[in-house]
Amino acid sequence: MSFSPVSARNNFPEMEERILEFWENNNIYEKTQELRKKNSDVYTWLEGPPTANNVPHMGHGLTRTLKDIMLRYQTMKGKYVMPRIGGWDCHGLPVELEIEKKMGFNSKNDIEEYGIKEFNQLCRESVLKYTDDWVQMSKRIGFWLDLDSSYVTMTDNYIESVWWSLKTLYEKGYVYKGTRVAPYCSRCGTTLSSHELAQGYKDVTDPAIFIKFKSKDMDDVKYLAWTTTPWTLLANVMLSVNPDLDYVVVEHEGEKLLLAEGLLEKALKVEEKPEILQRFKGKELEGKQYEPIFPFFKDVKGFAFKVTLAEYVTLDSGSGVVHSAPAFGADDAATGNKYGAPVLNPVDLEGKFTEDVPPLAGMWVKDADKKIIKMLKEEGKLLRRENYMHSYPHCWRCDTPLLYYGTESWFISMSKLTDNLVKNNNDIYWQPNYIKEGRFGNFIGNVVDWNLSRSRYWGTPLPVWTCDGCGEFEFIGGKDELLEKAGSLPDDFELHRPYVDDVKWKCSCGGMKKRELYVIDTWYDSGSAPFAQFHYPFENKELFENVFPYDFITEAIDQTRGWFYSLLAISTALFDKTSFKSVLCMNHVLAEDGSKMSKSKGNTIRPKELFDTAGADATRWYLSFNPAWNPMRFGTNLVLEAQRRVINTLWNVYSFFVTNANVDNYNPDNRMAMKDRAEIDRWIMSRLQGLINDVSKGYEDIAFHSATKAMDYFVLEELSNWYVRRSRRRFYSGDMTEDKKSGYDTLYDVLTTLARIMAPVTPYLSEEIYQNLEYRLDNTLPQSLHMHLFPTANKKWINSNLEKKMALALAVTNAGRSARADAGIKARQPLSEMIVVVENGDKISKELVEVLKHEINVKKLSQVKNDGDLVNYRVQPMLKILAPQVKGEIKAIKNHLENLPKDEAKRVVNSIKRTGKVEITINDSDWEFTSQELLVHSDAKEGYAMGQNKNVSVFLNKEITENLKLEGFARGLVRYIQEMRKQNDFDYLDRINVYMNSDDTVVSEALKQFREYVMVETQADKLLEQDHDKAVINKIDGVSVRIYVERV
RNA sequence: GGGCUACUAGCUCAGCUUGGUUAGAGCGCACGGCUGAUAACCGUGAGGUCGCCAGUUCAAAUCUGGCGUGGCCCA
Repeated sequence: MSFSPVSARNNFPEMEERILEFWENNNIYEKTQELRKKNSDVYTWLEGPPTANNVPHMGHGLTRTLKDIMLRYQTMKGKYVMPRIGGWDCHGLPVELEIEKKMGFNSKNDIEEYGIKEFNQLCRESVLKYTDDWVQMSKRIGFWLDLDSSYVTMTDNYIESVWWSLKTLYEKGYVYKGTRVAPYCSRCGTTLSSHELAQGYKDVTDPAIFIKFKSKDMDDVKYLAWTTTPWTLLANVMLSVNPDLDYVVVEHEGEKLLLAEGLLEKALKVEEKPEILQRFKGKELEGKQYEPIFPFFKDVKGFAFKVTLAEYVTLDSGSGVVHSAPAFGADDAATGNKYGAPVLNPVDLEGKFTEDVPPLAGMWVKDADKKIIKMLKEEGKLLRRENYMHSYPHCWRCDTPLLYYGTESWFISMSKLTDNLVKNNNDIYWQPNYIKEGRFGNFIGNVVDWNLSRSRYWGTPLPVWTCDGCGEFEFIGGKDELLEKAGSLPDDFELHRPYVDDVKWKCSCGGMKKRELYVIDTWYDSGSAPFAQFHYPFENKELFENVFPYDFITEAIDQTRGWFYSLLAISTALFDKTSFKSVLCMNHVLAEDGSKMSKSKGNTIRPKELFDTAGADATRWYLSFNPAWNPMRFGTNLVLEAQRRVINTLWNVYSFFVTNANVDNYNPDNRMAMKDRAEIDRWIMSRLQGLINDVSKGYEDIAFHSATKAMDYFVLEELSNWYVRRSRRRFYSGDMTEDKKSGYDTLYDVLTTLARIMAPVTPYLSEEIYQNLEYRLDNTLPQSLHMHLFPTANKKWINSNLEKKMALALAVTNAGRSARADAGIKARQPLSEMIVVVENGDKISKELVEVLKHEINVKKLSQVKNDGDLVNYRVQPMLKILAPQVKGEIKAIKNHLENLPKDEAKRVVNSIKRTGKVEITINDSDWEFTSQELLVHSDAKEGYAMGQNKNVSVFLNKEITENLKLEGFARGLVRYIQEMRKQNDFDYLDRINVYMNSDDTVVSEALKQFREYVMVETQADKLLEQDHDKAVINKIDGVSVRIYVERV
């Protein structure tokens, strides 16, 4: 039984399609999972769900590749990867916006007129529109997972789990109703998304005023506050100070003012620090009371007109005391929510003051600034007015300055959980590490409460029912609970709007409990995936407890404040644990020129195009070759290069092995013991063990690029360029010698092991090699490579001594080549002798001597201890430079340098060559010379060419005897005939007849001695010294030869 | 405006943690060589203000600070 023939050329995309079919037809993935399931070791992983309302791009190709690499690796480590399913994120504003665009809707009104039920139906259809594209891409790139069982965030089961979690959080006291402040355009009557907001920042000049708030606790003391939005003063309910700053009371223009010590001079515009009357830490001021600056809301109940603490108060500008109006500032709202301050809002939706503030009623707020400042001045409450330039957001549509405008909203009080978030983050292994303390650590360290509710349609409904009579509300934690409250639910009921909106029941007060018409933030959906994908706790309790927290997740860096955060936030609030133990944070894929890939620029790459040209393996190779956390330039050419360079090279090695093994009827049974194998074979096996260790470490560290780079180096440099090149002649000889068997056994071991090592990155190529080299010979083996275990290094085969020796051989080869190049003698021209000197005296082994003789094409290779007789060292002073420096000494120096004893000359030359300087004692005085001042030569002895590399020097005997010349010419003939074979496209095993003739006698003389050699090398049956009418004239080594080659 | 991050040859990237030979590799380019694994391969060369400016140090691609440009996140 032999191997299936392997051509040196391969169509990788075709091969991959074939293997994909094999996997599918034989349910290889399912069988692999079944096999691992018996193992108790489980590796858990969680899919970060994409939204399939668009086609996948290359960035998704990257995430899917890296996920698959990890899961395949863990599977090969014997783990049962579970769950190994996809997930789809279904809800959210982007989905709604796309439908709005498609339907030509401009407002929420349009949607409600069209019908929420119908609108949501359109969303539902749109959100899975491109799942087929996603499934196709995932499959083709080789991502092994069960997409049919994917979790889907819009199912009733999923939503029910989310409801359960929300109710649980409420019961733990983490959910509350507060104020949410959003940028709002009063002209367009709409809030803006962060994306829209980012487009409209402009530098503008606003009034900045210092105002005085009279303290209620401290006689005559006034708080000096600062604001750039005077109109918000009407809604003031708090003054905020930084708890850690120093605050002082000073006398200024006959008044006692309280402000931050660090801003005294700036705020009061004084040169000298005034006398300090009193001093406080910010936190001592908490809860102190003051008189409202305007009378309109003076009777408001609750925590109003008091001093609050806020970290965001700084010494950058103002007075260190910040006026806060929760209705009109995000920070203010957060502080207000924390203290339970009332929200005063005297501004209508057109941005005009209401009748609550009679003197300003009907004025647009920004226009009212002047009048407000005038009022304050008249009442003696204004200290100073300045102009302040800052960047302020404007409406991108109409250029109106935006207002921050507060509306009622539901929150999760994440700020209470800051310490727990930080603690649980410590249990996570982040790759790269800097995200952990950096971007992510900073974010959770300063986390604000999570604004959960959205006034939208297509999302998980907020499960809160509030009484229209007494205002009492309750959370509903599941479908059964809802049924119990409502008595009955319609047949087509589902946990979406508008169905849930229609469910109402009587409150004990006589009013009606109605749902608050919000949906929740989609990030909460995906952050619930750890439990919601299992419909926990309604089902799968044990299963969930087994997999949680998950071993591994990986997504792109934009998920830092997205999914990575929502996962940690929800699991911390619910279970006080992280939901993932390790995370790989990828960066983005850029176009080949480093710019962003975008449809509008037309520089996107459809994954399928790559799969069809370079193949999935090459794509995976390239994607895993660079650190995942750096922005990655990506293009077809780069992937094609990876294919040519690595995938193709390995294929050539594989093809070389199979072609020769079949000729020799090689059988891999009963492979030789390692100790009996040839030196070069033991060397590559030693290197292979090292590779196993390096690659394993790369995967364990979640640094895939270091694994891929290690494989890259092994395949190209060690296996192809050194091992195969150095040992290929061993495979040509006629009989199956011990040495040849050793070579075949070794190449077989390397290829089959390498297939396993590379399988996580190149699952197709690895499978192909396995099928042909192993499964074809023994059908009792597992049906697929991917059912096998990842290799472990055999320590006994690691031989660092041998590796050192081989490094020496490489140095000798390079030195030999360099000597030939120096002497201008072709490698094809045999030479009689090479003498090697190794500085530290290391010996070249007998076997390697044979390899090196072939490689450098010499008849004899000898090693001597030192180069004493072989090389002349000469040192000369650069008179032009040195003479002016040493003046009269130059004669003595010149004389000394030119007559150095041999060993001393050698020391000087080597020292100059290596360090650029040398110290010499001349007539009892010490000199230091640099490479500029001395000219050094090292010349080989007459008749020899010298070459050096690392710590090796070699000397080639340049003499070309008549015999050597004829042999060189014979090799020239061989080379030419081989070239003809190739040009005529003869098969490797085709026999030929050769006709040649020449007017130069060298041809017949060469053939007299080397006819046999030429015929064997070129597989010629006949070699005739005669003309042929189709012969062409060619110059071979300068000799005109008429030559013709024909297939027998 | 703030945070994180990257910037090394024409292109893709190592090196930076822990400062110390002459800053490396692949691709591309030029020249030379090799020839049945061959649409490969080997050698030599050209190509670098290590983004810029300061600082620390005997010594900085490497450490520190500032600035610039790109990317991401946020306001």
